[in-house]
Amino acid sequence: MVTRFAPSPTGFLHLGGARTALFNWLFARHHGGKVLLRIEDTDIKRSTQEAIDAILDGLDWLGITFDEEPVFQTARADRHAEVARKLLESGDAYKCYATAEELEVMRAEQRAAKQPLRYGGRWRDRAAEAEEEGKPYTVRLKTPDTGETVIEDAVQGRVTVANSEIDDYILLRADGTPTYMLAVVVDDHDMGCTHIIRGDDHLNNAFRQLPIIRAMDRIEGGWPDPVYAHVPLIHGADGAKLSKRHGAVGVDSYRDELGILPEALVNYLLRLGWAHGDREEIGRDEAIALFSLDGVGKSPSRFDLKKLMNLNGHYIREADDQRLAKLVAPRIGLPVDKDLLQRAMPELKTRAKDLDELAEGAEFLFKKLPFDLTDKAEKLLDETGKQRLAAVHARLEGENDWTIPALEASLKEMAEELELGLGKLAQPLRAALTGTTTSPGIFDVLILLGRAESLARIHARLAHDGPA
RNA sequence: GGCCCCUUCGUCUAGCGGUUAGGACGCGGCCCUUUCACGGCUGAAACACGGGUUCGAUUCCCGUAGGGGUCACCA
Repeated sequence: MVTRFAPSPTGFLHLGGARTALFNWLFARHHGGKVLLRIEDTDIKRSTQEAIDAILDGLDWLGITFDEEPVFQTARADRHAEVARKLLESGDAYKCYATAEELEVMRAEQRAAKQPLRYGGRWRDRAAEAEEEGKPYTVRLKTPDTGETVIEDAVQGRVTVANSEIDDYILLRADGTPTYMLAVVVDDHDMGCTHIIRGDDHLNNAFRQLPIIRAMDRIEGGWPDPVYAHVPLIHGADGAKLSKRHGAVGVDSYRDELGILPEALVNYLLRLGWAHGDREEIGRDEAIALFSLDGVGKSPSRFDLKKLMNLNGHYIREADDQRLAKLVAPRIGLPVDKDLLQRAMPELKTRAKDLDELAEGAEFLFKKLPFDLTDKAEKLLDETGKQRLAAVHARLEGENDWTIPALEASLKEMAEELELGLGKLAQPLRAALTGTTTSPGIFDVLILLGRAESLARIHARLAHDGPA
C-alpha cells in the first residue's frame, strides 16, 4: 500500500496541499504502508528552489514525514518520453502537427460558436504525412471515443463519464518534454502508488489518465488501476476555492504570523472534511488509529479561523512549558529571562489563543522601571486607587513570608479590615505591578516578580505624579 | 456554455427509513472569581425546494434551484 503527495513547487505549502499531504500520510500510517513525496516541477518556468524549500519546510513543521527521498519529476523526463514512444508505437498515441497558434484560433471559434472547447482530433487518423517530415509535433493520446469510463472513487463513490468527453490531450510537447498528465501517471506507476488521494479538482483528470494506464497495461502488463480518492477542496469564507485573496493560505504564515502550533493546524485540517463521530480534539497518534477514507465527506468545507484559534488555545494549554517559552521568547519585544518566562507559563497559557497573545501576556514580566501604564490602568490609580495602593505597599513591606498562601491570607484580611472587596485592592496593585488591567492572578504576579521587584514597582507608582 | 461533483444550525460536522435531529466553534445568559482567561451549566440556531417510493422520509429515486470543480504544448 503506497500513497503519495505530489505538490508543484510554485509557492508555499498551501493549506489544501497540507491537508492532502496529511490525509495521504495518515492513510499510509494507518495501514502500515508507505507515503512518498514527489515534486512536480515539470513547469520549469514556474518552479523555484525557494518553493521547494518552503514546501519541505512546511511539511516538516507539520510532522509529515516520507518514507523515501523525494522524487523530482524533471529528472524522469526520459522515462516519460519512453512511455510516450511505446504509446506511439502501439498506436495508442499519435503525432499532431497543429501549432499552438492554430489551436488558439480553433478554440476562439468554438467559444464564439458556443461549442464545447475540443481539440477534435484533426491529426488523429492522419499518419505523419511526408510534407510534415521534420516539422515539430506534439504527441497526443488517442483516447477511446465511444463507451464510458467508470471510477469507483473511495470518497466520491461511482462516477461515470462518457468517453466522448475525453479529448485527445498532449502527452509530449513539441520540445519533447512531458506534460503533467503523462508524468503523473508514469511516476505513480513507477513509484508503486496504489492509492491516489488528492483534491477533487483532479477528478476530471482521473478520467483522462486512466486511458494511459489501461493502454500501458495492455502493452506491457503490470499497470493496474490505482484506487482513487478525490477529497473535496477547502474553500474560503465566501465559498470559493481557497486562494491568495482569502488572506493567509500558506502554512508558513500560520506558523510565523498567526502563532499557530503545528498540532493545532493538523487537528483542524483533519477535521475539515473528515469526521469520526463527535470527536473534535484528536492528537496525532489517535488520528493515525482512527483515520479512514470512509470518514471523508463529499462536500467542500469552508476554512474557519475562529475554530482553528480555539483549537490552538487548547493545544497551547496542553503544550510543554519549556517548549512554549522557547517559541514565545522571540515574540516579546524585550530582553527575556527564559527561566522566568517558563515559570510563568502555567499561568500565562490559559490566557492565550496564539503565540503572540502569549507573548503579550508575558510582557509585564520583563518591563524595566520606569514604564508607562495603559490608559485603563492609569484610571485605576486615581486618588483612592493610590491611597489603597499605599496601604497595600505598607502591608506588603511588612510581609516576610513571600508565598501565595501567605500573601493571599494577608491581603484578604486587609480587605476585610477595610470592609472592601479584594478587587478594590487587587486592581490598583495589578496596575502598578503590570501596567495593565489584565494579568494572571495577582498573587501569582507577586510571586513571579518577587518581593524586591514588586515593591519597587509599587513604590515607583506611588512616587509618580502622573495625570489623574 | 459542455461535463463532473456537492447541498443538516452562521461555520465544521454526527446521522447511514421511525431520534425531543447530537456534538464542536462562534453568539447570548448564569455560575466560579482579585482582572482577563480557563472551567462548569444553560439558551437561541439547521435537514434548500418540488415531486415520487414507503405504513413512515433528513436518510432512497427523479427533477428544480443554488454552490463548487474542470475544460492549456499549467500542474
